[in-house]
Amino acid sequence: MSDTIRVFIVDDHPVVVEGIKSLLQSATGFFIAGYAHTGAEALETISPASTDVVLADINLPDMTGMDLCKKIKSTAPQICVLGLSNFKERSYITRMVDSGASGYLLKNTPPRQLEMAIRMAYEGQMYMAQEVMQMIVRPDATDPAALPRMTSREKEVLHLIAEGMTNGEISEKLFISPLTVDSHRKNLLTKFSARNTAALVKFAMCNNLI
Amino acid sequence: MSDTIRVFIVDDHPVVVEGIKSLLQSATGFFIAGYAHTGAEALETISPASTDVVLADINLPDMTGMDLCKKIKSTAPQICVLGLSNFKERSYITRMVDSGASGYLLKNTPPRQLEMAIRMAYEGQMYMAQEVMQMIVRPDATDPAALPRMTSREKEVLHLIAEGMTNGEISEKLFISPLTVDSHRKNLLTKFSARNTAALVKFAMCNNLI
DNA sequence: ACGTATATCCCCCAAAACAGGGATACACCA
DNA sequence: TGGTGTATCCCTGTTTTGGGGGATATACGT
Repeated sequence: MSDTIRVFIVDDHPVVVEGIKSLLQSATGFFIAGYAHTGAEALETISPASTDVVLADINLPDMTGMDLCKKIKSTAPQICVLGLSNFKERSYITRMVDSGASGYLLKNTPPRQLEMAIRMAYEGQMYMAQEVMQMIVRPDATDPAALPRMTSREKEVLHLIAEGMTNGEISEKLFISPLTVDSHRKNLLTKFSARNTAALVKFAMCNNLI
Repeated sequence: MSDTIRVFIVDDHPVVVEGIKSLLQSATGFFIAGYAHTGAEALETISPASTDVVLADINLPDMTGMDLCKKIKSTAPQICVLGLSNFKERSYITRMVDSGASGYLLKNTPPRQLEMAIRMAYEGQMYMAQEVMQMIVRPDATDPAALPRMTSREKEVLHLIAEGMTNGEISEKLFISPLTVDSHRKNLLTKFSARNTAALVKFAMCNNLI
């Protein structure tokens, strides 16, 4: 915690850049390594030898934050990248993580948490705002209490359905009649108010039932 | 960061409890508020007025870590709970987050990161080990580069299929022939090597394509 | 100008799923 | 003991999907 962390800021809004700069300068342990307003500018300006953490806006004029992140990680994997955005859309977040980012910040993050997030990234760990996390874990946010409960047999059948197996194949695997499997399938469709198997699988995936 | 954080440990392995105790005692800013070996013991012993953060093992003898977490949060929502486990199974993690936990630690977490996680929880934020995060975001870890790319029309059709719509319904919605929808469907099945629609939807969900 | 990709539409036929019943056996709990 | 839930199996249909083709038009880049 005694190291000074060198931070580079990429955002096309000068206000945001200024805001973060002054925040970090008033805290201890941070050094502003530089800033850029576009992805291309960032890639030219960032010096791997004197940068620890990059704060990158998701929506840059010339490329996405994910692209920038990938490029940075490919040339300088030791640099940690934090995504920065106003939006908490699932696809943004997951794509940032896929691109190797160390976390995802909302722009209204309180100063203390911004500092924590940067320190976490520097330590090689991941930061996620609580609200962001909730969204990742449960995309469509059905009330867990409202979820119908499945019997163990139904769970088993549901898993195999999602694997792409037909009633016949499942029946062989479980040593029961295809008609029985069909009954379970119908019960599942009814329980989850799903119109067909596709909707059933989607709902189950969304709610971590598979 | 100057506050002393009062930590309560719940784990049925005395070794783990001792390990964490000595780790936190040698660091600054932590106070061991107590410990318990079972969920019931924890619920009796924890004093909401003198506990900030609870470290709870996922596999307790008498209840799951999720149940314990829910019970703690229902009586004392200001207490932050961190899940603790050897396993990084997706369902464990998501259920902990659903239960209101502030993070998920693996037992082999380095001391520094344990401290960070507790501080993060205390600040009301969330901790996730990087490896844990990767698993949450992309359950079946298909190489992103290996993912077939869809045309925009295919994406559209895929979404509607996952909503539970039939070829006929989709065709009406998109003002095209059902036969065309069927072509797109077949192309999707081929591209993703899916045996049927169920497998297609599952794969797409796993890879954040929906 | 030519190939490639996309989107569109068509055919036939088999396989699977869906809808709507009904029935039996077993366990568990009040 | 009688009800409830689960798991099992069966029937008669219709609808939808899946497998294997082929065809046309448009757009886009080389």
